[in-house]
Amino acid sequence: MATNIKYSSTNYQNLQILGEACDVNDTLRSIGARWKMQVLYSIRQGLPQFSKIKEAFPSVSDQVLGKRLRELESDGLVIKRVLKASVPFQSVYTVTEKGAALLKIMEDLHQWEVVWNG
Amino acid sequence: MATNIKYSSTNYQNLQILGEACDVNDTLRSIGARWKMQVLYSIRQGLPQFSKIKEAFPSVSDQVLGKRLRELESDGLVIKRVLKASVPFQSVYTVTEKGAALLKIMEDLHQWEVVWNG
DNA sequence: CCGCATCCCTTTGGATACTG
DNA sequence: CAGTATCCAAAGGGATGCGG
Repeated sequence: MATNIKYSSTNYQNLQILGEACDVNDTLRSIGARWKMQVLYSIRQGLPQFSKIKEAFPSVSDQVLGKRLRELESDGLVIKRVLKASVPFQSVYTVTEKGAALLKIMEDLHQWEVVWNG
Repeated sequence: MATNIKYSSTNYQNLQILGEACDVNDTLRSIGARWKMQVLYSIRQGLPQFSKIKEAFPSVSDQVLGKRLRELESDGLVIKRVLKASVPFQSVYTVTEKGAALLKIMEDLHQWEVVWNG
């Protein structure tokens, strides 16, 4: 898990690494895509199907939801399994360890909001 | 500090809070704006002036840098002080506690990248 | 030195309609 | 049921030029 990573004695070195890499911005822009973390969260919470997620977020369009699911899969945050190849079939998404670790950080971010933005 | 928040016995409740609030997306979109976290980071690392930040990131335009600094200020992540009212004058930015707490989460996110994306 | 105004190009994401 | 294709409107951000 990411939270088990050993830090140096101070945060300074990590900030240096952060500054050198400068790749958090790319990640932020990726996971900041509309509905993306909500979709990841809802899969985690037991809504593993396209239609179930749509129920949870009625205002997301089919197209965008499909795009987010494809992104989440190619990011390695979820795994997609097709249960039946016939019509109508069923797809089921499950959150990976990587995805769960990211959701943990999203919890931290949410707590940061609660603390600092009320 | 955000990390001192008491969690319930399981993460489930926090995920529920996260799901109910669904506001991480807004935050992600805000802090995911181009250059924004890099600028916050560089202020923290001792580049508190407009021109110094420009040196660190030559490819950012004046307009966007100015916009990011205004956003960071209105978000409460930095504080701006004008040292001289005459021409030419000098502005100095400093990171707030709120901003520092956010940078801590950015470190976690960076570590997540290192662990899961190599 | 520290920005803002304007213009314009690129990206994002919603609406509608259609398939295996 | 689970998507894809196409079109289009809105927002983001770079280039250039100007102001206190």
